[in-house]
Amino acid sequence: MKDQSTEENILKAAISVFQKKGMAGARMQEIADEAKINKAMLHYYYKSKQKLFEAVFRQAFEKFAPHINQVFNSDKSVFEKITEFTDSYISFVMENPYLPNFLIQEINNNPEFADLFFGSEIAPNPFRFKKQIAEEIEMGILKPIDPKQLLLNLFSLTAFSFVGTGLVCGILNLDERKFKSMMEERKILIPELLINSIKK
Amino acid sequence: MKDQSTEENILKAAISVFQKKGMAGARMQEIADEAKINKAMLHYYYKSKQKLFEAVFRQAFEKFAPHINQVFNSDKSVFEKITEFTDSYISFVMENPYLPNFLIQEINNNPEFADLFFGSEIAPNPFRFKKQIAEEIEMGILKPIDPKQLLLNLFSLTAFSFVGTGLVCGILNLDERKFKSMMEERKILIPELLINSIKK
DNA sequence: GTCTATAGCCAGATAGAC
DNA sequence: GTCTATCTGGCTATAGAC
Repeated sequence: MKDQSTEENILKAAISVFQKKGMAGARMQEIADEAKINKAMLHYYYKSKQKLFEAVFRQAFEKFAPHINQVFNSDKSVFEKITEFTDSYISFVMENPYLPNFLIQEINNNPEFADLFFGSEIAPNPFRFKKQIAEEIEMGILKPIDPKQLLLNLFSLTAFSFVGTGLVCGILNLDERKFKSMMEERKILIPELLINSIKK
Repeated sequence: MKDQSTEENILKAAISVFQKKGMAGARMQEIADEAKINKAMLHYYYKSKQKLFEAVFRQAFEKFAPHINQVFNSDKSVFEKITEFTDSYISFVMENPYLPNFLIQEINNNPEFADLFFGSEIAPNPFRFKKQIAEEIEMGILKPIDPKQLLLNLFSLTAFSFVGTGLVCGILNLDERKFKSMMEERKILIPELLINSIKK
């Protein structure tokens, strides 16, 4: 936790502030305060707010992509993938609650910038998953379904609660404790719901 | 479309800009340009950026709440509610694609401000819906389910695609045309999925 | 009610001492 | 590498003419 280089300290503080406030809402001074260093150091190490933001975005994208790739590229069955993704994704996001929303907002705000990442090697590629679905339909394990709709259902059910936490808790009258216990329940409920809907 | 009062023009422009950029990212100059009037007029009519934002937020909340209340307070059966909400909500959001995300972001950023709305009369109240679920379980129409999890599933499945459009289209490789046609399909798929999972 | 001009502030960025 | 002091630009807001 200590003995980190200043550069690592800055990045860590920047992650915290940018993920909560977004590019437009974040302040360099706040990042400096969080890192307990002088504001000038941010520019010494990262040149500009934009460059620092890009480092944070890259880090967030790289942390997030493996969860998707686990679904797209592992050798597990579709049922196993759904179960394991749900569990590991919800656990992951409970530890990093601002990450999905940060990615979503900044991708929406800078589509051209985001395309840089979707074009790269670390970007998730649904090709193998589509093939797997086709095979399992062929084998009579799955009903004939659209793989993209299945993925969209899976992502929606797991991610939305964390992106819209405030609205969800407001409408459903949830405090933090109830919210968390519902998320734990969802680790079971979501795979059940999805698997039942696609198994032949 | 024309002959609107300046005040209406301003609000309309402010809605457009605030919903796309959020409070932190919006610029008074951009709102003035969009309304094709002088920047000083914004302050003449709405005093400050904050006040103008609040007018936009209120408008958005009031436009959104009836969709939720339709589920919470109408006399339809649970199955009908699911079907009708999905259809009307997706149609509504295709016409107002920035609205759900705007509400979500600003509620996340100003929880205390949002509580003002969740405490008010126009705020959706899940009380009747919970009672209805209990009754339909009692009658043997529904499996024993948690009404809050059902609502969360319904909101997640319908709203997430519009909140995370950029991320979703990036991961699933969708252009605008494909995205829209998937949303049309979802008007059927979502009620099917949810109703099958809860009917006894 | 509508405009021009500008005040005043705040945030990002840099110069320069140490 | 780290700090203090300061520049610069941009944005909200207002004063005041018409």
